[in-house]
Amino acid sequence: MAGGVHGEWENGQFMFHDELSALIYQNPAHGGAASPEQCFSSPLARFSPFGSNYRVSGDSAAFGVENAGEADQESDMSNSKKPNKAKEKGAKRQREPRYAFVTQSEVDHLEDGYRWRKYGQKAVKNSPFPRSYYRCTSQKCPVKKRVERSHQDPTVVITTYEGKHTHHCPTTLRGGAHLFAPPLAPATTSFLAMQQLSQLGSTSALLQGTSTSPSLYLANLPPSLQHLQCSTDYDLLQDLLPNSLFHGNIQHDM
DNA sequence: CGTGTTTGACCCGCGC
DNA sequence: GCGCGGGTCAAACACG
Repeated sequence: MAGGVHGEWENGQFMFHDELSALIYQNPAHGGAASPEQCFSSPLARFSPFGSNYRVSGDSAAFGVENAGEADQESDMSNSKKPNKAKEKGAKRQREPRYAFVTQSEVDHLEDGYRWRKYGQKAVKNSPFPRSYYRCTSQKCPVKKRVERSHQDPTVVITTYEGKHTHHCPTTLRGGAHLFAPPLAPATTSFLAMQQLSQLGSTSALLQGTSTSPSLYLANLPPSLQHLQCSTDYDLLQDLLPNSLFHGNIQHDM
């Protein structure tokens, strides 16, 4: 099944079966740990958008991308569930690449700058926590996300995004989230995000990797950076990270 | 009244 | 073919 996590533990590391582009971060404002060590036993997850494996060192974090490499247009996502049965014979339902985010938070549904409408909730097998299904409320935006709580670590929320937003972050937000005020193009958003990253100082934003296999660690991000989830594609990650960061190993003091 | 949530039913893919 | 589980629909409901 298209379960949540594709991978398996191997010699103390979680080996993902699929390609991955993922951010891992925690949200102190919602009860996140003060240090990465508090977030996961070993929070440094290596992510390799171009590679085939995704590893999380340690024994508590295991999350990745699903169905990557099978990217498809959102063609039938909006009308995939018509009452009239299967459409084309043999036409498999194809999905957008999915990007999993791991957040240590007490709240399930985290603000990310977009507006979401919940359209379903299901019990998860082998987990006491249900999985919620959200859809972007913007018209013609195919993005969906699933939110579930890790049964291994109930303090951890797994948010899986599917698809790309076809619009900018809305300006009006629920719940008084800490977000950038004006409507932002993705590039601008990313730039401002990076500005905030660079201003973090004592908080940590650890970026590692090479030009061919970058790794990104984000920890202790303020709530205002939750919208980093707006940029989940590798292109946007590149956009997000200045060349100086993207092509070298830069580590903000943790 | 508009928007969002809840929830049971239904659809679909997959493994046996 | 059947059952299971994930994913979605849509009516009812809640709320500002």
